[in-house]
Amino acid sequence: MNLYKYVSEAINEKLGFKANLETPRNRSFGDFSTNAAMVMAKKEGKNPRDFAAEIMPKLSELDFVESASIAGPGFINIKLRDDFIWYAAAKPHDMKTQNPLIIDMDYGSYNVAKSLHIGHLRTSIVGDTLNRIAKYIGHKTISYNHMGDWGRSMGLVIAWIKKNHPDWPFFKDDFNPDADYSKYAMSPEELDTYYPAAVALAKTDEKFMEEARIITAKLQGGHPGYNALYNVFFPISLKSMTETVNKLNIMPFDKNLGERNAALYIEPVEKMLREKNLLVKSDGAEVIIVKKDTDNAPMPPVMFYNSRGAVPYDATDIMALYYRKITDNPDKIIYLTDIRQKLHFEQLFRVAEITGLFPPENLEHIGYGTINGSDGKPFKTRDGNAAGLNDIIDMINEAVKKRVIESGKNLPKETIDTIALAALKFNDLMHDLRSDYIFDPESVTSFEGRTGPYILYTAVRLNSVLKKAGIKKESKLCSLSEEERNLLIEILDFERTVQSAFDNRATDIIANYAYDLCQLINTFYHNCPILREGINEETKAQRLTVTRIARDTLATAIDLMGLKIPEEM
RNA sequence: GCGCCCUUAGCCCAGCUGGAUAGAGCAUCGGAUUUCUAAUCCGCAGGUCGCAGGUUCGAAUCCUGCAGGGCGCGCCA
Repeated sequence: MNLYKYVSEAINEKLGFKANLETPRNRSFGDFSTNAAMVMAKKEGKNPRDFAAEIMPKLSELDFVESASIAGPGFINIKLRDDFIWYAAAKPHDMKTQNPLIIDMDYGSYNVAKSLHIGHLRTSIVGDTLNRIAKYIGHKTISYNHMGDWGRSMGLVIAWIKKNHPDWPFFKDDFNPDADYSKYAMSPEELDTYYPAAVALAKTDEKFMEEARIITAKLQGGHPGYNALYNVFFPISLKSMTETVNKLNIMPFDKNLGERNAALYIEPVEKMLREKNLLVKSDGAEVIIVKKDTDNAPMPPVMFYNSRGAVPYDATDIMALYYRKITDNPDKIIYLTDIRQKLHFEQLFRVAEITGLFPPENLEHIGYGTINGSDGKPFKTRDGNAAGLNDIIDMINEAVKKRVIESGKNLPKETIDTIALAALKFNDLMHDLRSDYIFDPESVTSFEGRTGPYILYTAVRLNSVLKKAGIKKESKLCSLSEEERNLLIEILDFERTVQSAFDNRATDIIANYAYDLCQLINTFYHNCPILREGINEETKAQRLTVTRIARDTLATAIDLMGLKIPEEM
């Protein structure tokens, strides 16, 4: 049950006007409070405390209210009945929306022939969690790994291979497109080295850079040799991406379709733009003007063809919109990328509007902040390179392993992997995704306090108690201790929290909720023993029921974050 | 130059409904375990919420200005 919503609606109905319901920071004031008296008294020119005294008896009549009282300048504090809390908490969570939407979710955005680095962490983890939340609420989502598989980086990789293997058939005039070229496949590790090497060379060698530009345009234009070579290394890269997705325990993408797929729709999109007279020649390129008279910020045009005839990402993103329109026809498209792409999406959404593809309210860009090192600059490894995702995962695995050995425990490898992943993912999810945050390897691998392992540990302990206790019938209410009461009320805030996380597109809301919930659980666990000697059967049964309810809610939250609960830890 | 974002405890962050005494974690100090799993719990200490005005019964939260930091502004994605 969404307790807040339930209480709020009941109070509004009773009073006949909309009261603002709050949860007081200080629990001793009550379970809820409302400033309705202060707001209404002002409107009607009355004294707030007098007005509060007038409406308070009405609130006391509500069947879930234990007591109501007036405090401070005119707050009305409400305490709920224990039996109501008990009854409400026993119901399983159910928050399927009445209006399910089709939502395209664009996150991940991995690049072909470029291994994943720390920059892909947030888009993957946060995107996956937002996707899970949307599904949990009942929306139909279609997740896209919109791959960087058709731009300049492809031209650079091919140019690099050409430079090192000029004798390969892909570069010959008499290239035979029907032959089998699988023997040219390279290892994923080797493929990973091409792009950085090519970029380094292009920085100093303008001729090489120009060749890469030309190759990019030719690749896009259908050059048989370049396309055959592309088809040699693309599957290698896709396989690596899939392995990383599995390693991160994020749901498989519904569609691994990127720029290349979008570019298949160049003809209808170009036709649409020309019919509307939107393509304008400018410095040898063709662009779409999206500036409005009301703009007071810089608003450059959107590039459709660059001066070499290649389609940059501005264009492929328009085509991707077209593809999604004619296939999914979604109610909403949510893009999750680095915040530095904000302007690009503003431009893209303007094109969507003037072409009539999608109205602006159906398009949404969530820009996430940068993961920085302790120096405040983007996180790098000790050798000064951008940290690879696999390296980071390995580093945390090592720390967990060390920790396990120190504590004298003996845990299987899968459990260590699970704990390490929780440390990494929770650390990412708990931060406001729109802000930069500092990635401190020390604190990510410390496992105490506000961490993923703490969350898992709490769940493992609950499971352990429930397992030892065996299957018990659900109990009746005797009387709630303060610990149980606080815990159950937090559990009754779960649905509101999930809804808020979705509405605000904010994973930290669910992560911080999970942490708060764990704190209450651990306090309960510590102060309310169950299987110890001297606990009477009724108390034991009640505490077991609380434990079971808490475990179910926590397990759901853990699942929404894409974490797994180990058997033991 | 133009535009957007950020500034809360020694460190790292919550505070996404404008409410009552601003909260966690880490680090420091002290206490609780032959564990229903101590990766836990309890406590001490730590703050002019960047600065200055304004709106309001009430401001960390809204508005204005200033300072410091970050980011963006056509042929990379």
